[in-house]
Amino acid sequence: MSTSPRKSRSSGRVTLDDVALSAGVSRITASRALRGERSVGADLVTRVTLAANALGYVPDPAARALASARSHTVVVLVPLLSNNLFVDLLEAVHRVLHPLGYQILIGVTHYQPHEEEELLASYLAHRPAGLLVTGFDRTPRCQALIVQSGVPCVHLMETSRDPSVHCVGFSQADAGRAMTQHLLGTGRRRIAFAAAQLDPRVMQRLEGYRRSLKESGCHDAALEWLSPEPSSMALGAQLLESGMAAHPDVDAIFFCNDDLAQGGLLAALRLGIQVPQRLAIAGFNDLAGSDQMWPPLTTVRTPRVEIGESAAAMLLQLMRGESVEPSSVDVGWQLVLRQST
Amino acid sequence: MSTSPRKSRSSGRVTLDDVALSAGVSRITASRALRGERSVGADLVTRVTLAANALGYVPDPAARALASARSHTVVVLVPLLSNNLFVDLLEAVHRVLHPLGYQILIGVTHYQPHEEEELLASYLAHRPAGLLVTGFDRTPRCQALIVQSGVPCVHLMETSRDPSVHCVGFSQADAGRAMTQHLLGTGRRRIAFAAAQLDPRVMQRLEGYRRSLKESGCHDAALEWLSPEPSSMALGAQLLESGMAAHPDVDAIFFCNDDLAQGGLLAALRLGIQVPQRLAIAGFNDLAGSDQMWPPLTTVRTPRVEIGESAAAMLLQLMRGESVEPSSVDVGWQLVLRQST
DNA sequence: CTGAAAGCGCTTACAG
DNA sequence: CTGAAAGCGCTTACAG
Repeated sequence: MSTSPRKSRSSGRVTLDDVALSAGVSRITASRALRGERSVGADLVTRVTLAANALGYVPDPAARALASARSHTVVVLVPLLSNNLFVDLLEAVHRVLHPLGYQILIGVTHYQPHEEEELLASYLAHRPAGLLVTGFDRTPRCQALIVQSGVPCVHLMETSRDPSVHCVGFSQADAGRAMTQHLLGTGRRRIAFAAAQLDPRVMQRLEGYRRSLKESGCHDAALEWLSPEPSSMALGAQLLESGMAAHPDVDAIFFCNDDLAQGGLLAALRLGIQVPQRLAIAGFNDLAGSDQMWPPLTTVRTPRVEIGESAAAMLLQLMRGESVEPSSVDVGWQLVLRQST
Repeated sequence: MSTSPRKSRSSGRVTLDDVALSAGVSRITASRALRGERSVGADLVTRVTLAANALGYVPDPAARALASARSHTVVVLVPLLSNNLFVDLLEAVHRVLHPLGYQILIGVTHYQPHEEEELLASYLAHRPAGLLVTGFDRTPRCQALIVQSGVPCVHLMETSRDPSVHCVGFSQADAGRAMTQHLLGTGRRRIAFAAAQLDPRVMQRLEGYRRSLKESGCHDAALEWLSPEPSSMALGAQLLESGMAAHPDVDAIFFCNDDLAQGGLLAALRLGIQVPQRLAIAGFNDLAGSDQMWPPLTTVRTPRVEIGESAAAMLLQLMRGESVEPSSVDVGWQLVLRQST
């Protein structure tokens, strides 16, 4: 049982031929044994596996992808890495898919449709086994790329009634509405909505806020404080400061994301504005640190771990060619009432 | 000039042959033209480029990697994505490498040596063009994998005097020492060091802290509050609370990371401990929000954007086969004195 | 259950 | 400056 390569290769790489030779089988049998195809004798499987381990064989993903026209890569497209929300999502996806031999290829779109297009085009060239993308808002060309590729795709963070798309998320609008109702329920009437980035999901939360306030006759467009800039604690502070200066009668601010809300909370502290007595402050997402604020921040807990896990599981089914029912999964959300409201 | 494929392929994919046929050149010439090899006539280059664009040709990375025995992938190994430090690093690396046609493959090690080993083994199979790893602390097997692979590698975050390794970073110990000196300089004598995770770089900061306090005769091992748990605001609060309960005379806490320090700051607020009058609080890294704290947090600004950019630039040279001088780049750090000390 | 042939889509020498 | 041949390391039908 020689362990020397059949013929000297330029690269020192251990190939399938080396394993096959060492195990005394053909290359194809070695390939099948290693991939766990059932049509191989049990004794051969162990012999091949042993040989592969002894030689330190690692299959070449490029060769594999080229020959089989598919890879074990799952592409995940998220807007940002600087929002922990998406990091949690990625970790959850990784936790499900990695043990099954999938590699996660992370693409960051920065909320830029053209960046998403470019990433998608270049990643699709890798023949990914599956695709996970954030939300539904993308260019027609992006949409077309996904559909034409034929790569199974699950959409994250939102839900849909279109049975032809697969998604795991929750109703951003409902959550936005519920938080506003909560503020109304505690007697607030001058409720501002302070938002940054203004991505589709933020706008859906705004929609929920609007609906709620219009229903109760409290809506005032002047209290929608919208900034297209990236979300940050500093921006939250700024929005609170300028907003309160222009509208001193505001008695609650619903920030579209916790980092804004945390910044707002600290700005209130700095400015000597009593929270929640004088001003209620609410956030969204229940990010790290929101429970550590003083006062602790009321917010909406969004189940991104569950989204990541469910989406990965759904993608797994699709990649196996199974049909998935239902195609849209709503994992819900949860009001977390702390002391800032 | 027909645009139909030379022969029907099972995959609908547009291949180099299609482009070559459409441009009326051989496949090799098309390949060379597209890759910008200079040995191709200018007119042919434009003809090929036009044909490629018209057909929507995207090179197959798998075929490319297999044929050339190398890819345009750069693997970056970071401990965590939940620390913004590493996100900043990744963004900077991406900003330099992406425009040059490199894909960034992110690996998250969770500070686990065996996870790093596994990631490295599987990523190395992709024949990456380059490797970026965090720090120097890894298993011998990991080390060996890197060296044997022959893939150019740059180490992030730390510096080294070993001329055979390439790295971009700064002296964590010096920075730790400088912050401690600052605290001593403002009259503090009972200075605690509160740390989490206890990764190599945290321990280097601790070392700097120790050196400084020993020199001034103020060192007290009981004031080293070390927790192996992951860093978080909640843990920072906990460390402050338990530490101050056990050692009420402590007049300064140097947290090894800003999230801990932010948590500590908020805990002090909650407990009614005056900062900085009664207790000085310092952090490390100058993470998002530290300038928004109340009082704003004194910390050490670590130039991760510069580290990412310089490391990417250095890796680029190595990937081109150029030698790099010096092999260790110290980008320094900066004391940021705010109102918490 | 096992194997010989062909091919995935490129690029690397080697010629001219 | 351009091209025909060979091959990268696998897997997919197709046979037996």
